[in-house]
Amino acid sequence: MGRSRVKLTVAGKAGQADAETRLTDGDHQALRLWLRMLACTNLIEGAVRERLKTEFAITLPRFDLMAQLQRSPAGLSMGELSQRLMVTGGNVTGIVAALEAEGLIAREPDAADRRVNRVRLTKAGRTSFERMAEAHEDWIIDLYAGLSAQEQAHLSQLLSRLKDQLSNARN
Amino acid sequence: MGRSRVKLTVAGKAGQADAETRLTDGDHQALRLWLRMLACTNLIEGAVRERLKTEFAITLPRFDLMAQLQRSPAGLSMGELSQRLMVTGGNVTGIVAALEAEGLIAREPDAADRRVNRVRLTKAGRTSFERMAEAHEDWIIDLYAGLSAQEQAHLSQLLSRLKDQLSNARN
DNA sequence: ATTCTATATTTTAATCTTAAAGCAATTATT
DNA sequence: AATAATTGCTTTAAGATTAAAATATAGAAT
Repeated sequence: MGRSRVKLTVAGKAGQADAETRLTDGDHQALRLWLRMLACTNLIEGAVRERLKTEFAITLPRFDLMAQLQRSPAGLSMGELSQRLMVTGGNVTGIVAALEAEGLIAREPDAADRRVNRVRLTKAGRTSFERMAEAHEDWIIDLYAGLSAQEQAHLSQLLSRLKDQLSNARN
Repeated sequence: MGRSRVKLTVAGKAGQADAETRLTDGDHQALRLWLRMLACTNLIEGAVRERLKTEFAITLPRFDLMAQLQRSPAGLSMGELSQRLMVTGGNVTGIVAALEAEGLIAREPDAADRRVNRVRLTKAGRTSFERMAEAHEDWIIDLYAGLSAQEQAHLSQLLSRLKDQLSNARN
């Protein structure tokens, strides 16, 4: 696949200062770190949203839902989607309705349990998603290209530790 | 100020898997890194939102807007708030209206330019914000406490580089 | 002075999000 | 079997968010 290094535009109008830039000197190290992390995440997420919109006329939540479905060719229930996307059930209801209206996914009641709605990509949905996913991965690669492979690995390792700590803090 | 190490609960129901966990083996390193970063940010942001709601009955966007005002005691125009919060003007209009209705901020038309609305914290708003800001900083410190000071510094440094690269990629 | 252009803000329509309430169908208890 | 409790999903109300259109004011150009 063509992993072309496309020039990316990062969201944000000229002259804008992000939250971190506005920090006072007296603020604590961890707060600084947090605002920096938030700024990076928002920059990348904003760039991805913008690209998805302009190049594929789709929103990030819809893309994310389709991504889950592609990884489960047999389909997923509404509840499974809710868990995997880490959003509420009501949220899934709305996004699924939109994607169904666009013909990208299909839903059918489960034969064994009539409460359950099983959702899967349509043929059109699968085709469409494959194209988007490839572009999406290229964007991410490019957005992180300012860091060396070593730096990326290091960052990834630190975030891995952080994530574990955050998840296990729930006692 | 009492920097008590409060036990924090991180958002997320038991049994939920975040986006990164669902990654396929074939996916690229940068994509993995991105989903990990997004997961961490969402965990922390979710914890903060939840705490702000349960302990202070306020939303994160309103808290953020008040934070900007506190750093500018002379007040800010709607447009300045829009820039500093990196959101659209219409968004600011809504949040300012809500905070004004709660008596936490006040707005007055600028004498020199009648298009401009100048916004500032009320006395009640300042008092309220000071309490919240202290708690907020404690939460952040605790949420990152699973990493050593060295790890935090390292993470901060890597994110600083990433942020610069992202900002300068706009050519 | 009048007209054009630019700026500051608000309004509107669309999407996403959550929490809570409600509905429908299944499973457990008696 | 009848009732109760649980589970899966949808609906509703409230809030946040954006882009685009609409307003109002200011400044520039004639």
